[in-house]
Amino acid sequence: MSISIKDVAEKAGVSVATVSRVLSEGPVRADTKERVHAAIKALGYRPNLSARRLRTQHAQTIGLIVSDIRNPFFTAVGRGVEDAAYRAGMRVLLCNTDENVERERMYLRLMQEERVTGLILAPTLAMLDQLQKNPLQFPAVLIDRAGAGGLYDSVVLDNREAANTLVEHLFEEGYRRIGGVFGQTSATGLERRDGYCASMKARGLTPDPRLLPPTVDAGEKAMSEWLAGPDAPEAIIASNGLLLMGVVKAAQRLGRAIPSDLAVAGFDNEDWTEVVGPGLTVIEQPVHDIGRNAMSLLFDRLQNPGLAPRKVVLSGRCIVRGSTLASKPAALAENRSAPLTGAAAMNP
Amino acid sequence: MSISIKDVAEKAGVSVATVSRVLSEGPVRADTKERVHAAIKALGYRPNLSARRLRTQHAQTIGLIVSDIRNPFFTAVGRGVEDAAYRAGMRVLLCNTDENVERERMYLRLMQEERVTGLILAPTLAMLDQLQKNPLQFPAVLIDRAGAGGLYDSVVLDNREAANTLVEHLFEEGYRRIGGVFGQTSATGLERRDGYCASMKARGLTPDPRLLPPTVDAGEKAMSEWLAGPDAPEAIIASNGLLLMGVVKAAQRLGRAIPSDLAVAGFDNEDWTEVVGPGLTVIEQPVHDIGRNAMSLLFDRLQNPGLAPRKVVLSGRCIVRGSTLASKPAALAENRSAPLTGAAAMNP
DNA sequence: TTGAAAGCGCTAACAG
DNA sequence: CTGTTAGCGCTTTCAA
Repeated sequence: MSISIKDVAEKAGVSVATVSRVLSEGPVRADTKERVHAAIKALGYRPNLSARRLRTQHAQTIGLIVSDIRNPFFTAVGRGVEDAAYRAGMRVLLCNTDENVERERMYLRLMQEERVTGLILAPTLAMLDQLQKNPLQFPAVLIDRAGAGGLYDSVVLDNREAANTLVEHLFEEGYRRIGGVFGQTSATGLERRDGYCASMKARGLTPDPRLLPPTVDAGEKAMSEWLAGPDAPEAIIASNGLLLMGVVKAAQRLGRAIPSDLAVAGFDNEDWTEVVGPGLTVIEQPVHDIGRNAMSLLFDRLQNPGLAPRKVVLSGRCIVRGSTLASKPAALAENRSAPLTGAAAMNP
Repeated sequence: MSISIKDVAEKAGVSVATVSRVLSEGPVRADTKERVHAAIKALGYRPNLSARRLRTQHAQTIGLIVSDIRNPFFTAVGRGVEDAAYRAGMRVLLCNTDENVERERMYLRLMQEERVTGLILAPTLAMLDQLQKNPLQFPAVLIDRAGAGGLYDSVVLDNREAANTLVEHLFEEGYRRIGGVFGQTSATGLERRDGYCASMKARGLTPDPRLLPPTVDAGEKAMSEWLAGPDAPEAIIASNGLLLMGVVKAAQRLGRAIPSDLAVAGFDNEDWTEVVGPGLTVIEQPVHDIGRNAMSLLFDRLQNPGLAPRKVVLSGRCIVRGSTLASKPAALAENRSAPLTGAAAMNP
């Protein structure tokens, strides 16, 4: 049993109501306030949030459910959400589903039981479907993976356009047999695949997309087999940081040089993409904006529940590095201070 | 106002106590139970956790405070903690302090207010000090950074020994001017520095340690200046993954080849350390064991609060890769399927 | 400016 | 097996 407001009231010789008023900065005479503060300090009192939430019916809590916290994209978004939440006096309940629908369902139930004020969610494909059929009981904003669904507010990247940018770039560099590996558990993966396929066809090329579990291992395994086979591509697009890492590992394992044997481009401008080999060409997402936008959509809805669902579509930025520059002088590489030197520097 | 146990009771034609018993799998007649379940389903009832926690005085919550969730070490530990917690029917409150003592203090206060069952904590140096003076009100296990303190249970790496292993390895490879960059905000950083210094002196070498904020940028900046100056080392040890990344970036920026111009070794076997350049030599931490051990120490203490504090010291594993193998044939590299091919493959 | 008292949703005696 | 009831710690009328 821990120290309660009652103990403080006793010690200060006032009623619990007065202590409560002191805590909430209500109208209390200065000397009374002082006595109460003294008692609080002496006893080391801390309010019990469960009791407060029960009484006020206000959890002051934002739920954040992401698929994989190892993905720097989600750590950045999470940080943005957390900052905005704390500025508004709310706490954040962060949950990690690992792309597992069972865990996702469990966490959604938890959010319900915590009576969260609002939810920010990057759903799996399967969950996205369920969300349309069984709408959530509280305000929610979908991030990264919204699909077509118009039921919820959402903040997403223009995935089709970003995939098209990558294909276009590779095409201009002279690549034709361009393959792609895409995460199979998210709407985002599918959208990037669709954008890739459309862009390939528009250029008279044959798309060769592969849907995979979004993990390093799955990417490495699939690419190893692909590269060893007869239909090995000369360039590859990976739909997220984990698959991109898998592609690089597979290329190394099979002794394929990047970009001369295999050009590589992908999504997510993670730190390591800059230092590996000649640097990897990637689409950088406006992670900070995504988190910030998600929170403002959420707060808007909390203030005005009747609002029609809004979808915010942001654009990625293509950062060209050496991994896609086989045919041109390295000097053309943008956003890279010393592309060739950097690459050469890594060699014994 | 949401659906409560009272609504369910009404709908099912029973008392709230009976509903409560159904929820906790208490003794209830089969047909009554069925009626209650039907009512729960029909109403979409979900128990209110705040109320339950208030009543039972049992938060069923483990707090987890880490310094930086971007650090794969902490994501892995976090995952281990979460798994163990859920097996025990507890939830996890994950907080990220970003090495900021203010945030750390705030979260500690939050834990208190949430009345958490127990806490797992990777404290900053400053906090570690305070924890000795003002002991926490609830069971806590320190991970990664325990210092000397004997007040709490802890799970740590043998940091001195690990640093020594790295120095020894570099020494055997023929390096003599070995520098080191260490995180200044954690006991762990300091211990690794001490281990490094001791090991250098034992070999008659002059240690040259630099304490830095544990970030990529700080590492890159410090190393850039260091490498450009007259006292540039021929080998460098980085005390964590972020500083290691900074070192690699600085080397690239200045056109220093790894390992011929600069040998590099560090801590944390992150995915990217395997694919960058010739591969980086690192100390791999038993991340899974750390999380698991922390949770069992915590559960032990919950069952038996009188226990004397225990300290579990685990050993790291040295994974040798090309970044420290200047003088020997690459074939000697362990744990690497195709070291030279892999490295060569990255070059245009 | 302060206190008394009701009640948020739930569990756990206790009684039947 | 089931219902009645008290009370967890807090906020918030309503009176004084």
